Amino acid sequence: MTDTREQLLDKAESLFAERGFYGVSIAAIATELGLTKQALLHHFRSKEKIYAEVLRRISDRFAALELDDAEADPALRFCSYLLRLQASTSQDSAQTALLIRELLDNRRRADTAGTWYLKSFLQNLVGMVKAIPNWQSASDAEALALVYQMLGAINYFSISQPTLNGIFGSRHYNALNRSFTSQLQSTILAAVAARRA
Amino acid sequence: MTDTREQLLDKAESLFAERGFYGVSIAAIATELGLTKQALLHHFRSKEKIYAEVLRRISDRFAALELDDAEADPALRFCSYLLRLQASTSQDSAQTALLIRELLDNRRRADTAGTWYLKSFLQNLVGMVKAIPNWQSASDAEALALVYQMLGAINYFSISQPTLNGIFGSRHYNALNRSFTSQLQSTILAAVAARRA
DNA sequence: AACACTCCTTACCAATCGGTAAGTATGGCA
DNA sequence: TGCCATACTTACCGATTGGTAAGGAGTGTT
Repeated sequence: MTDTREQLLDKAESLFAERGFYGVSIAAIATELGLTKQALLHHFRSKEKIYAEVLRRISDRFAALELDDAEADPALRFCSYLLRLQASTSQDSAQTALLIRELLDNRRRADTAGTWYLKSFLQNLVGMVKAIPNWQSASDAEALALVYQMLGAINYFSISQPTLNGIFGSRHYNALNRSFTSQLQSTILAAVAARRA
Repeated sequence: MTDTREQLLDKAESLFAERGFYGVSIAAIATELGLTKQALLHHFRSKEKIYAEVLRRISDRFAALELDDAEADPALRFCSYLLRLQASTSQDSAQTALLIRELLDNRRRADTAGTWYLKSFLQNLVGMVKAIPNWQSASDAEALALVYQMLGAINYFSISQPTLNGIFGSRHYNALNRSFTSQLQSTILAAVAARRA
């Protein structure tokens, strides 16, 4: 059954996100589904292979986030895309956590296979920025700097959720969470508009 | 010699930042300094203890970042503080990496001891925002949302350095790095000014 | 009936994990 | 000289790590 395979990947994804690659044993993944680790090694040759497969699934999922063609204004289209990214990011926080772990780890792994999707994703966003009238004179580096700041704002907040909850309590965190999206919209539009053509 | 102790902490900090808590063995830390792991266990009772000590040192270092009293305008003071944070963050990327790992891990560890410093740090920044005229009507949550977006922009970029270098090459990365600070300044000032009083 | 394939098991492996116990070498102090 | 820390060592511990080998149960296929 390919069902077991998918279950293993789902469980592996959530555990890798929660504890990191070294914090999870293949036995832990398998036993949580009532299997032995050899069942896992039957489906995937090694721990590295299953991790790579988890990453590949996420890459695919990421690439599926399409832009909003209904929006004609390039600035609003950029903003709309980021807000939808923020929505999906806060919804699937495990995925975000895993990607940031990968960002932290791949300097050692020197694994470009895990980041190939990132380049086109970023280039896509840079293209959206440079479609905005007052950004047409910007260099790729300048546009990418803006893009990366917005991505950082979104992703950093996502992985901080449990910590902020612990620090301020759920009441204050919920208030923060409500404010975050509208403030993000304001920040994006202001940062985009700030550039002189 | 207390020198050895400090050397152990330095090495532990860089290794924990690079590989994470579970990715580093106490033997690995010690042998990199030409010692045995029992030398390490002589100075620190356990692996957890040395990790806690590493975190404590970083907290102290963080708290030492003072605000710029020379700057009278509250908005510029906020901006100046964040730009200096960005400078020190990009300088000591290992420290940033370790803090973000902690952000990812402490949901499981449920360790408030490691994040106590963060609360006063954030409150301090919220205070700086609310000192800005058109932000005086803002709630704590709204101010914190802005603060957190800027922190995210800074920290996310810091940990992405090796990945971005791998994706775009050092030439393009250096151009990005040069653009980042000025764009950050622009983003901060624009986001601050965007709010209507 | 024989074979092959998928799925999963028990049994086992060397290596490594964090940590304990006991001892040694050095140096200051009485 | 004797004594006691400090700083470190070798030797060992049980548990766990990722991974291999071999086999069993079930399901077709021929």
